[in-house]
Amino acid sequence: MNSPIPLSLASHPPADERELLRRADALAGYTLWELSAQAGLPIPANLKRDKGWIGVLLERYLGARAGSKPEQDFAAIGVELKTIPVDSGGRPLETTFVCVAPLTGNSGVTWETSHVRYKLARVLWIPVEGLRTIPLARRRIGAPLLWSPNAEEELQLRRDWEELMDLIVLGKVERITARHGEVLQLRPKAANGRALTAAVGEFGQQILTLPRGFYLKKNFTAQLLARHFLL
DNA sequence: GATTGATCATGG
DNA sequence: CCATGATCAATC
Repeated sequence: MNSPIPLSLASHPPADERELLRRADALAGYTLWELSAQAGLPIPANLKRDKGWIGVLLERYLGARAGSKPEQDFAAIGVELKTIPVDSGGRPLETTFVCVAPLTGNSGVTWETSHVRYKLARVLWIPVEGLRTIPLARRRIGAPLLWSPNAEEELQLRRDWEELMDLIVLGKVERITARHGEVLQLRPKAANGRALTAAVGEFGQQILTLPRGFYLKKNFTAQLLARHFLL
């Protein structure tokens, strides 16, 4: 079941989408054991303390620049990379982190210039077997999908983003739960419960609260992956 | 079993 | 602290 294309690490970013997709296609079918061996990256016993390990591993093969900049992974060609854990039916096992939510300085922000829209404008989705019943080393990489939101998806995202940002601006961030939003949700995104950041309180005063992140709900990612399989 | 809220590692 | 990469695990 392995791809006939030999594994090779990327030494530079892809020049265009076609090259990126060619690299991603070449990984489909391989196990994490095979990829980690070729990359010289030891496999952790589990992901408990290495939650981003698969993402970092795939970045090496695709030529993404590792770093902590609020940029797309392949900024030169405007593409974001997302690995997504899936079950045996290709359905997402987890929500997908998009970006940190700005909790202050939001007067006049719009969907058009939002970080969420920028990050999701073009995404290379790479499904990876994620069931914990499968040992990490034996999990396989799936077929990649280069995606942009269609009109309906962008409208869904926009509606949720505007609802959530309204609440943030109105000082109601601490009243927001993960149940808000149809396809986009706001949840804590922090190292731990003691990491606090500034936000706007109910009376317009500054408060300290947990940093939040925007996440794609599983119903949304499930649909976009399903579209891929059915077409 | 699915979901929400909490958490882990690393680098600047 | 904030950004990157996400998954864990208590609770519903």
